[in-house]
Amino acid sequence: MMKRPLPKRALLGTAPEAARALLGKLLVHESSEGTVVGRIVETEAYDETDLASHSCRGRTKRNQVMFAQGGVWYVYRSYGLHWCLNVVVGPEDFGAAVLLRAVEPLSGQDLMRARRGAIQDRDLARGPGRLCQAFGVDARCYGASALKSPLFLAGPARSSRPRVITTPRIGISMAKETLWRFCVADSPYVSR
DNA sequence: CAGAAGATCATCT
DNA sequence: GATGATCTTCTGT
Repeated sequence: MMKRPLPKRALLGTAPEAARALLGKLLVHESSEGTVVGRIVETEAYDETDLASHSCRGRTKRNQVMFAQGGVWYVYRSYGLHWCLNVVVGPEDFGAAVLLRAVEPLSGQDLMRARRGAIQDRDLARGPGRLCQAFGVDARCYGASALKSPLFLAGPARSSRPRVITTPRIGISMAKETLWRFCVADSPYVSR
């Protein structure tokens, strides 16, 4: 499969811009266990103006990498059990990131299944916690480059311009009508 | 220092 | 639709 590196400029805009731009792109992890590839079909935008973002109250030990310039991974543990994978976006000192919520498995399904259990392709990486399990993502990825490291983003083999659906956040941010979730329309691999 | 909440998921009814 | 697993971070005293 042909893989173009993702241009860094795709990660230097706002979180909603980056979240939309990442749909249809590839997530690749090359590890000693093998290589897995997926097409990103669902993302979520966060930044420090958003009360639901980890960066909304300044830097902490956990979120410090969110304040780096776009292009590195922010990994955190969710509910004490799952890992969640984010791409840091935007300029340095502005805490913003895009959560990768679901990918369509393209390659390495056997390895994903070995990590996830014997389940159908649709469920291998549908949801942020499952995605990390299928891709072997954990705290070791924290702060690593999202463009040049074993875990990286790439352009699709064939230019794709997926139809995108955006969902406003319910609750707090709805007042300012922030766009929140982005997914590829009609993909059976979105988390819901 | 105690307590609550949380960018989730699998399992059960 | 409800519940429990499990742990880091933040808040209040």
